[in-house]
This record gives sequence, C-alpha cells and structure tokens, in this order.
Amino acid sequence: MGKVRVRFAPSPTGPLHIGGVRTALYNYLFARQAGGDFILRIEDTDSQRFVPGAEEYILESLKWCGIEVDEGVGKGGPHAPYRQSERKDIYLRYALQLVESGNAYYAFDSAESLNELRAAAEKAGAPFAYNYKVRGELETSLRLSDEEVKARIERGDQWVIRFKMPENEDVAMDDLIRGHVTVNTSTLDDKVLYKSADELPTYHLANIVDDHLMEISHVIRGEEWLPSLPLHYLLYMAFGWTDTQPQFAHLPLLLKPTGQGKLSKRDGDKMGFPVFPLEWHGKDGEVSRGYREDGYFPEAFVNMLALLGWNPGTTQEIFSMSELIEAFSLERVGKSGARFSPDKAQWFNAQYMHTRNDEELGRAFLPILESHGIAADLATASKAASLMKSRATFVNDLWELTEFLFVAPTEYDEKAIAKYWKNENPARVAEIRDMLAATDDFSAENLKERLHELIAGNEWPMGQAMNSFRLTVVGACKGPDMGDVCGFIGKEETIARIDRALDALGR
RNA sequence: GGCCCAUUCGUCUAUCGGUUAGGACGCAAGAUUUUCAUUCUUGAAAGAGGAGUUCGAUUCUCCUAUGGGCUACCA
Repeated sequence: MGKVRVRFAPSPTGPLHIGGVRTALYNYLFARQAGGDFILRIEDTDSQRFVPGAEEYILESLKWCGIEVDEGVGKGGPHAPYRQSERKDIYLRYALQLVESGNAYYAFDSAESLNELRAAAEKAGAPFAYNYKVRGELETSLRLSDEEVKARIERGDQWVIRFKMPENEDVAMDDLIRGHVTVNTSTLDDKVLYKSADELPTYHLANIVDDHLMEISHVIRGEEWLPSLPLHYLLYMAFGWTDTQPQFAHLPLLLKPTGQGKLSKRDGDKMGFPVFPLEWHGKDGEVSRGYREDGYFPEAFVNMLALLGWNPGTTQEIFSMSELIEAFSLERVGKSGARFSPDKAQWFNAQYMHTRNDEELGRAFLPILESHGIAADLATASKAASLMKSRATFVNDLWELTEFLFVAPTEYDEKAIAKYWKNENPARVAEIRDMLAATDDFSAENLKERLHELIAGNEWPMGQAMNSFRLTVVGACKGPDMGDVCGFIGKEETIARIDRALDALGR
C-alpha cells in the first residue's frame, strides 16, 4: 500500500464553517496518525461565487486550530499549483480524453432552453433530468455530425462536456464509514464536467483529476458528497485509474442545535453562538462571530469538534492534539448527523481554562486589564488569574471575576449587609483590622494562619466572622480565600478598605 | 417527487445476540467550603413504530414513520 495522502479541498466561497473545520481536522488526524501527508487544495472552479479573502481566512483558521499543512496552497509542493484556477489547462485535456473514449460528449444547449425543459417537466409533474432518456434529442455531439460539432465550436458557440452516464448499471461502492453502497446509474444524470464559458471544469472532473494527479489515497469529506460518489467511481473507471483510486469516507453532517436542518451560517447569529472559527467581516459590513474572538482556546475548540461525530470508545473526553492523533480512527466515526451543542462547547473551554497555566492566562489577561485602566505587570495578572480561573469559562470572564482585586468597593452588597453586618460582627472586624495592622508578613499563607488563629481563639463562628470581614474588603460575599485576597491587595490597601467600610457601614 | 444516508436519555455518545442499557453536557438535590465557584455524591432521563429470524433482540432482515443530504454550466 502506498503512502497515506489526504486532502482538504475547500471552495473559497466564504468563511469556513465549523463543519468544514471538522472535516479538515479529521483529515489531518488521519494523515498524522499514518505518518502521511495533509494537503490543502483550493477548489476555486466557480468563478461566480468566488469571495475575496476567503482563502486567507481558510489558511488562518487552520493555523489557529493547529492544523499544519504539509503540502498545498500557502506551502507549495511537488504537485503545485494547488489552486485549481491555476491548473486550468490540465482539465480540458482530460475532458477531451473522455469524449474520445466515448464516456462523455459535447452539449450545446443554452441556459434558456434547459430552463424551458425544466419548467415543462415540472408542469408535467416529473423533474427534468439530463440523462439517457433525453440526451439523444438534445443539442449534443451524440446526435450532431462531427462537422456540425466542429463548426459550432469554431464559430464560438458555447458548449459543455457532459459525462455519458450509462443506463441501468449497478455501481457498487465501498465507504470506510458507511460500508457497502449500491446505486443504479439509471437514477443518475449526465453531469457537466467542463464548461467553455469560463474554460473551467466543474467540481467532479477537477476533483477526480487532481486527486489522481496528487496521488491522494483517502478522500475524507462531508456526507453531502455521497450522492455523487457513483459518478466519481465511474469517472475513475473511464480514465482507467481504478487501481490507484482512493478510498472514500463520508462524514456525517453537523446539525442545528435545535429545529431542523444542517448547521448554517445564520444559525449562529440567531442563536447566539459562533459557527465560524474566526470572526468574519462580510461585505455590507456584517460581522459574524468567531470562536477565537469569543475567547475560546484553539485546543478546546479542536477538542470539542473532534468529539462531535467521533468517540474514542473510552470515557476520556479531554484530548490534546497529539492524543487525538493517536486515538483517532475512521471506524469510530458515527454514521448519523450530530447536533452541535453550544453548552458542551463552553464546558470544554472551561476545562481548558481551569488547567491552563497561570502565566499564559496572565498574558492573555493583561490587555483586558489595560482596557479597564489597570496597569498591572505580568506577575500580578497571572496571580489574579490563578486565584479565579476555576470560576471562569473564558479569559474574558476574568475581569468581572477579579475586579475587586484591583478596584476597592464603593458600594456594599445589600443582602450581605443584612445577613452579616450585625451583632458582634462589626466589632470582630475591627479586631481583625488591628491584628492585620500589627502583622508584617502579608503572605497569603501567613494571613490564613493568623486569621484562623484569631477566629478560633475567640471562638467566633467562622461564617459570621469571615463573611463580615469579606464584606468590608470585597464589598460582597464572593471571591477566593480571604488570606489570598488580602495577600494580593497588600497590607496598606487591606487596612484602608476595612477602615472605609467601618465608616460607611457603622461599627 | 426521485435517489442515497441515517434513527439509543433533551444533546454528544458506549454497546459489535444474553447488560440493573454505561459515560459526558445540561437539569435537579445533597455534601464539602469562609462567600462565589471548583470538586464530590445522588437523582430524573433513551433503544421511533410494526413484523419477522432466534431459546433470546437495542444489536440481524423487511416494512412504515421521522430526520438529513443530493437532485445546477455550485462546491
């Protein structure tokens, strides 16, 4: 068996959505596990739908996800170019080869005449299919004389080359995920392979030719391609390439979180979660959210996506990229569509948030602090992140969670006042204040010890004493251990906050 | 409409003829905690329906239903 070579072949018609990213990821995991190559090919054979910036977006998305391209657009390689628009001259040759071998033919039908046929068929209640039943009566090289065909082409008539789909033949196919599938060719139509209008092939031709030329061993793509698999099989046969034909694996689709249909671009905007890896700026100034901009860690995003449609067969859920590479297998990819769950996505990010190292979080937190007018150094930001990361889902949550560490309270939570600012508590806080004023070692560890010593020594109820104390320093009943809080803000600030609260709340 | 694919808790899924149908998210309750979280424990929650095959079906076959995809000179 030859080397494993897979390709991710998106069309630059807009931002890549998470279904596309998952397809790329599975291809990548499969290639890496087998020590094979992951190739990026851009299928820009539709000149009408081309969107500027889409290719750059795709490249950046893969990079953000940690999916490294071995060969292809943005990287180069032995089969360059990898952009189909730059391989134009290759395809006509192969299309003509099919015409010569009798597997394809010229068709001169105008768009208008085809529309009329479709309309007429629809009226009659049957859908129009360009197939063995009708092709003999249409404007094709099957009916026209060679001279006529030649004359039409020479005078500049527009033409296409269509595949001559055989009548009543069973095509037996194998899919790595779905198993054996058989389709009768009579239900299929004569697909356009090449169009003279823009001198470009359609997907079907370009795909087969390039996969063959680029020595692709496995085609892993979305389920939407399953219906055209018979055509692709037949194409490999017509070219005589069946011995090197790649194996196919069709991935189940990603579905909307609720309701019906597959996940689409508008769902995210409507339901409040991103469907794109990166933020996308469309024309008309519309902006679509991205996982990166929403604060997701790429590792969490990739982890979440990998488990959507694939499972390791164990209860492990947290996987690094290298663990995914090791554990992945096409056999364990599900057969049915997976509904995307925003809740689970957040849970994955929270898991990564809790285990991420403090300095890394601090570095990400620094600009957020700055945007709130706090000039902190890396050590301080890291320390703050370390204290509160277990409560956060995103780095962006950190500010709200740690604000009291940087800004003294100006108001005090009403409920906390009602619950704790009574009886002997104010007096206890005053005693705590004096104890702290006499303490020089303001390390969190020492403060914890002193605090417990004082409270236990006086036999104060822990909850009453700590919470009333917390109220004066934090302004509410929230946050980490009071030793940590005071250690973080320092002696001077701690005492000042207590004094201010004592004045504001009364002793 | 035609063709193809699919169908286990609300969601993601395990199970490869015999299980109290397991795990995770979310939800609920409880425990721990100095508060808020984290964490831990517990709970509610599933084999679409109907025929077969079999000693025995979630698992195999068929039918129906439902969902999804495709049905372009788009990918």
